[in-house]
Amino acid sequence: MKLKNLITKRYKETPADCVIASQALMMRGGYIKPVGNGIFTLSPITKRITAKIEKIIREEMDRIDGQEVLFPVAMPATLWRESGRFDSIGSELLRFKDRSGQDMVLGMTHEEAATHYARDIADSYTQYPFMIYQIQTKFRDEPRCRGGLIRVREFTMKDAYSFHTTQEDLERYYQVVYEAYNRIYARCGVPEVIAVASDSGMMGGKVSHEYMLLTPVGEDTIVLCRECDYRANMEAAPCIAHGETGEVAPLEKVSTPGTKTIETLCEFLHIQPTQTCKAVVYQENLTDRYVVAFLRGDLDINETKLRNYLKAEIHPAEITEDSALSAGFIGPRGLPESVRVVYDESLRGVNWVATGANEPDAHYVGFNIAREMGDVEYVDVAKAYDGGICPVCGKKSIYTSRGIEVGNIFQLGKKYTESMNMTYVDSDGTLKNPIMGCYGIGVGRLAASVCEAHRDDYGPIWPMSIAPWHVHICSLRADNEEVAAVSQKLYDTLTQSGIEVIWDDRPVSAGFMFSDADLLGVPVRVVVSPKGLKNGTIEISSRDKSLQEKKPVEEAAAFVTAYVQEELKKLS
RNA sequence: CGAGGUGUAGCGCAGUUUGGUAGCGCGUUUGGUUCGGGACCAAAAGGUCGCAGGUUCAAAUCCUGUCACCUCGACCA
Repeated sequence: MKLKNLITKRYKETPADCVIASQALMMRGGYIKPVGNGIFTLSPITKRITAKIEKIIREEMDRIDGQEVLFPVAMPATLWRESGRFDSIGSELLRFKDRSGQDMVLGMTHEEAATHYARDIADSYTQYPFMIYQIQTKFRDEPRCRGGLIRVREFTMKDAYSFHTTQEDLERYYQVVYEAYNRIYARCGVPEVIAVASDSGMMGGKVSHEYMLLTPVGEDTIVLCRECDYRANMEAAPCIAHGETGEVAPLEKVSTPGTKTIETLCEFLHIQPTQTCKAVVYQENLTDRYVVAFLRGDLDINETKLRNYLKAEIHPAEITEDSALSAGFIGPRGLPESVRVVYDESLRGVNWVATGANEPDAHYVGFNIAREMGDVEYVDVAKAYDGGICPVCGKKSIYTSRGIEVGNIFQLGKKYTESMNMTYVDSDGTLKNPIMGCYGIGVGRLAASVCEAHRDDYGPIWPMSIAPWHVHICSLRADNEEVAAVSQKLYDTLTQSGIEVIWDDRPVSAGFMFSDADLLGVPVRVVVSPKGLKNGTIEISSRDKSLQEKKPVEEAAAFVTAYVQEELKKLS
């Protein structure tokens, strides 16, 4: 199409509120328009980009046997009460009442809807496994939006849900999705996106990964190891531990349900996050239970005292303010009503669980320290830091980076199928709850992240696979008859070859035209000008400057077509 | 939720201290001259100064309240 017909506008000046480069470029280029806090209209340019991202996602989801569905955006609260999340989730979940006074919610994720749909259908083990997915609007009433499309309240998301009869099958499929995700990011032109172990937070479940685009403007801190492939979200890597002797207890799992960030933990313990605190782990005599205590670094306490404070089950009556404080059980919420310290076999780690007086639900404040079973050990616990010890390989090779989360995958387990009573008849005739996995990708955030990763001072540099157009024709002096004729022919030829072309034939100065082209970020630029035509040539360059050629007029179309197809092939 | 900041034309801003005609640049419209990195000249359109109340002869400006937005935290698939 002609650029003059494109109903967007480009701006020389950056809006005052912009905080990161991609946001500034997307505002200046007319990609997005804010409507409210964290709510945006996507322009035709952005819609073309996200449509291509969605197409890639669809192809990859279909390739791993996903079946596309469409869940409702607005749902009755009854559905969310079944899973318990109507009450357990905070105000990110937008609740409202319909005309008859019934509680409703806007979908922020669709485990309930997926389970609701599947539970009446998949009643035999023969129907498993299967995966259903959708690409749809989500609404989360985020307390703080940021960075244009990076963090918003309303957004488009691909969310997928798989159902399995065994944990092994879930783990097998989890790996399949893991690889599909890597293909999706590679095809969108950001192969640098990496998967990191993450905290599963409110989703429940045990194993999860986040796909991170490493960039200084990211919202998450990622912990990585130079020596091995250990990498995790800081939230899931609170227990980078080293013993007083310098020995390290390997951390085989770094994620656990209800894990809190080290900051939260430290806040709970009244210590500074940078201050080392001491965790003491021991096995009770003749039992298989392990006990862990987190101690403030300035506390001096011996094991006998500790055993008095901590028993596998501590009853409220046994807790005095002194003992709780010493043991780190007392926090902003006051004395807990009960504290249980448990060794979780499946995690090979230790959790302690406190139920607070002011908390309606169990309040998890522990984290696991995976370690060899056996002797009493003392380990220091600190926030992961540059130069710290890697919990996997044990070398002092930890470094951190910031990252934008562009996707995530979870092994959910039976949280939803149990609470929502989804069952199937197994081969032995018994009734069982299926095991779930869920997998998300934020489409708009991915588009913005690609912009953040691939740009220069003048605009985005869109990868060919998701670029709004493949080729941008700049007709300098379109009032020149020959320029007009050659441009028209080139446009027609390319378009007929299936190339998507944006054609700028406006009577504006060259600089103005090039600046607009830079902001549109189309990967191939073709300049038709009187100067070039005098020599019988057309200029062809790539947005990233790796290609800069002059081609005879009659060869230009074929050259451009071949180049575009070559680039598309690289990203297919 | 805590701390700080900002609301004046589509965008960027000045004007508020010390109350007195609503301003500038970009953009937009029209005409003309230009033409390879955001050209120039001339003319024009566009504003309940976030909203409400108050003080005053007079409020963008002072007072009170309120709303919205932004930044940093807290929080968060």
